[in-house]
Amino acid sequence: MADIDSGSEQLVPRKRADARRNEKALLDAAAAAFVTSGVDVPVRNIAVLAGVGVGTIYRHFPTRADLIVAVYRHQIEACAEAGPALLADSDTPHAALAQWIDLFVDFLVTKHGLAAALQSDDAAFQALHAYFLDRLVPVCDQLLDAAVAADEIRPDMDAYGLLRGVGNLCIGAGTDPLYDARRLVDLLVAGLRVR
Amino acid sequence: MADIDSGSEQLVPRKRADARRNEKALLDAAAAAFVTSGVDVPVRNIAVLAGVGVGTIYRHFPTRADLIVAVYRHQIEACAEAGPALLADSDTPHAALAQWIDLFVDFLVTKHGLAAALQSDDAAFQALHAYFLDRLVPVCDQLLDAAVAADEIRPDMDAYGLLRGVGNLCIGAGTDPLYDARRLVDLLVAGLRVR
DNA sequence: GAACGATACGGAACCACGTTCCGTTTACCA
DNA sequence: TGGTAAACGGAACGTGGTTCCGTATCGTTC
Repeated sequence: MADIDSGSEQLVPRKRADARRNEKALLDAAAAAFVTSGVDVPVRNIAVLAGVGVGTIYRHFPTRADLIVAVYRHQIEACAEAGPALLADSDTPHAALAQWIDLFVDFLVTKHGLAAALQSDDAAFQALHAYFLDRLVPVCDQLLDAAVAADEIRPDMDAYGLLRGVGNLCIGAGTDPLYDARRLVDLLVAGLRVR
Repeated sequence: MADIDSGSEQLVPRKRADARRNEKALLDAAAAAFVTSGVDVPVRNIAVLAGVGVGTIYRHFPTRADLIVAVYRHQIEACAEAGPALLADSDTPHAALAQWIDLFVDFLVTKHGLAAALQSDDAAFQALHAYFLDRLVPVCDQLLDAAVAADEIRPDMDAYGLLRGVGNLCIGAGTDPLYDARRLVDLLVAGLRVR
């Protein structure tokens, strides 16, 4: 639970005070910029907002993905941890799956441009892709397995494909009021049910 | 059916021979470049391939969307025209809808980057967006209506949302062999059914 | 508290790409 | 065959990502 290097670790040499200060400033600035301009906001804007040079951004966060992951890490962790909890609390595994996917959708649709970044094949986003998958695919897998075991859904859906599909459906959800990503995701999840 | 200005129209003054030659060269070059590098291929590459200057591209096709539409117009038209035909030939309206959506997916997944461009909110792609919607939403609407009338699907799905959803699901289908867009689209269409 | 080495900083510079603009060339017509 | 409108080419500009290195700052040691 303790973050690496946040307390008084001695194995990893402590970072300089200005470096820690700048990292914090960058995270705050990026979080704010992502809200107002989306995760595609120009690097220079974040630098100005944080009061640092662009070089400092690249030193702390070599790719845009690293910065995005750092900003949203807590929320992604929370989403991942909610999976087992929902499974324990819900009436049926399928209900838990549906609720968990709702959480995921809630997260994505409120982060302007994040869903698109998640699916981008741009090398700058590879780490983002990897982090999401590493963290969420196992959780989704667990929920799917439980629902399959309860004979609620068809057994031929993989967690990776489902998550990518849901992520894809969330693209553009924040900008186009006529596009209801949530409804489509519900339809998709409904399509999973055995009939 | 006759293209504007393709034959010997007299109302619109005939374009110069070099202009027509270059437009043809550009269409061919763009089609080839789209296949090898996706619809995001740099404008300069297309210009080199066509043996023209970049200015010539912008003169003929002011936005990238115009070029993409010009390249794929025939296929989009064919897809649109297939809708009523399928409705007439299929056993049930839902079958026709599923087959038509399959056609649409076939088209999208084979055009590297097109699905992503379709959903992009970049101004350069607005005309693309508009053309697809203008041409395909009415067709999809007709298929949906027929299926609703036959009590095969729930009545609360709009053609616009469905098409955007299907388009979204096709993003990245060409690059990631682990991602099966077709299966997800099938699931979505299955989710439409009344139960 | 001064001096020194390591660490980190800033932002100019470079590259890639979209887009514009204008001097030059070319096609068409009289 | 000359004149003119149409079209061309590509240099130039704006934007944004990324790198690099001279400079500033931190933390430690004496």
